Amino acid sequence: MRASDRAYRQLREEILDGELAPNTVLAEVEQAERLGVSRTPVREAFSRLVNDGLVVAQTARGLVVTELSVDRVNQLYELRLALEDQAARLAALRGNKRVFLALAERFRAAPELVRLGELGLPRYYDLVAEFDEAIDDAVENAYLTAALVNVRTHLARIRRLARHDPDRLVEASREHLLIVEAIAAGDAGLAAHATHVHLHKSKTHFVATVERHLRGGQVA
Amino acid sequence: MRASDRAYRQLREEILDGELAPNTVLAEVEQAERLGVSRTPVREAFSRLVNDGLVVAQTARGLVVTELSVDRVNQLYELRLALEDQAARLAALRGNKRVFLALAERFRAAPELVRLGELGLPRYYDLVAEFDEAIDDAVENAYLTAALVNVRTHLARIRRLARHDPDRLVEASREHLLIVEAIAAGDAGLAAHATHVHLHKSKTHFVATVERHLRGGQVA
DNA sequence: TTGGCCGAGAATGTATACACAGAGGCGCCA
DNA sequence: TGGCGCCTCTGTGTATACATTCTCGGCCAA
Repeated sequence: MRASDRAYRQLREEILDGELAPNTVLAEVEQAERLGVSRTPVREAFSRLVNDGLVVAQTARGLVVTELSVDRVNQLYELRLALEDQAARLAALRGNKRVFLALAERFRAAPELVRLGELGLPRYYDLVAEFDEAIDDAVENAYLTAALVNVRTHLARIRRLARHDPDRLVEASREHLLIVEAIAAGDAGLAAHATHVHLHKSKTHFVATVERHLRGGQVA
Repeated sequence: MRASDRAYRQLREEILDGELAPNTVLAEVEQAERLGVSRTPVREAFSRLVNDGLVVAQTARGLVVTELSVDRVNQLYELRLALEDQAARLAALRGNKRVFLALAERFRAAPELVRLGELGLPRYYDLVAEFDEAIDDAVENAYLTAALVNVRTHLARIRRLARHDPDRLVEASREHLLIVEAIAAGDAGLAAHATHVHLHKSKTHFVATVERHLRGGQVA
């Protein structure tokens, strides 16, 4: 793998995990030494992180890790809502019904996974990832998918900040089930509305937990 | 200005204008010599173009200018629809009414600008740009705005490919007027629906003209 | 005491040398 | 004569040296 890819992945992972806290200053030389590569691949990695929106130019000279805030979460969800509503609608129109029927079957079993705790949770998250993939495949729209991928990046950061709440996950799996069934049935309207409802609940949950974290935890 | 910025702007402009035709191979050394800078800023510019979606990695080795096609235009509009519906809705909820009332006044006069031809058209396009800015300001959502900016980049490319059709522009100005009035009135539903209608007509127009261009003009 | 200017230092911006990998062409062998 | 393999050559990936610019601190003057 290329050095610039490794640098990008590691920095990205550290930001998502919070090891590189918001407002941390990223300097080329410093990070190059820490990651054991030269400045060139680090510059490339920085550029990609800026494009992801995980890092911003604070002054003319100096990049910092972007902040997370309740306000930002709300903004992200305004975008996410627009994109996923549309994606669900298009998936219902174009998707392979069998793929989504199979997903429905697995979402029905998902509460069991959540109940398994540590053992089942990775499988639950895999399922959600497969759901996202199935949507992307179904919509066949490079622009829309690219926008969704970017949203998911920020979402991953929020997810890791919030604790896993089993009750919420069980509820979410039921919401996913409805969405998947609507897509399998080719009901674009229902798919969009079910997505809307799901995202509303998801947002409410995250806003509450993120608020708690930001107050209690690190100083933002 | 930095050399990398100049390289980026020039390459971007050339791609949007079609001087760098779709499928043109972009090589670092070649472009560096042509633009009179070293490979480093060219690499940075390439990276930004890839992120814009104006350029893609074809093989492991070699970037090419992305193609335009009717299919791509349709995809772009699926994304644009999702984003602008939401933006219009949020603008209606949050926007400064006076700003949009002022825009309404100017859109009422816009058909005159179109009729002026060469003299008025730049002013017409300025007005549309100010409309976009007003929306961005009103929604106060960095994520949504960033996504819209990206869409507008691709849209600019399509616009330059399609000829200016005075009839369509007059019609579009009436559609803009309705959107702006809905936002000024704080009617989120109407703003979203009016936007939807506008984009549908806009898409229909572009699909027709782009199709004609791609058939008659350059080989895609 | 405060404000502004100047200089030192450090960090980024750019150029370039070198390393490496992939593609294409040429030659050899079957 | 055609196909396979090696070699060369071109172009990207990385490192590093040099240029440039911004920042911060100190000093001087009002």
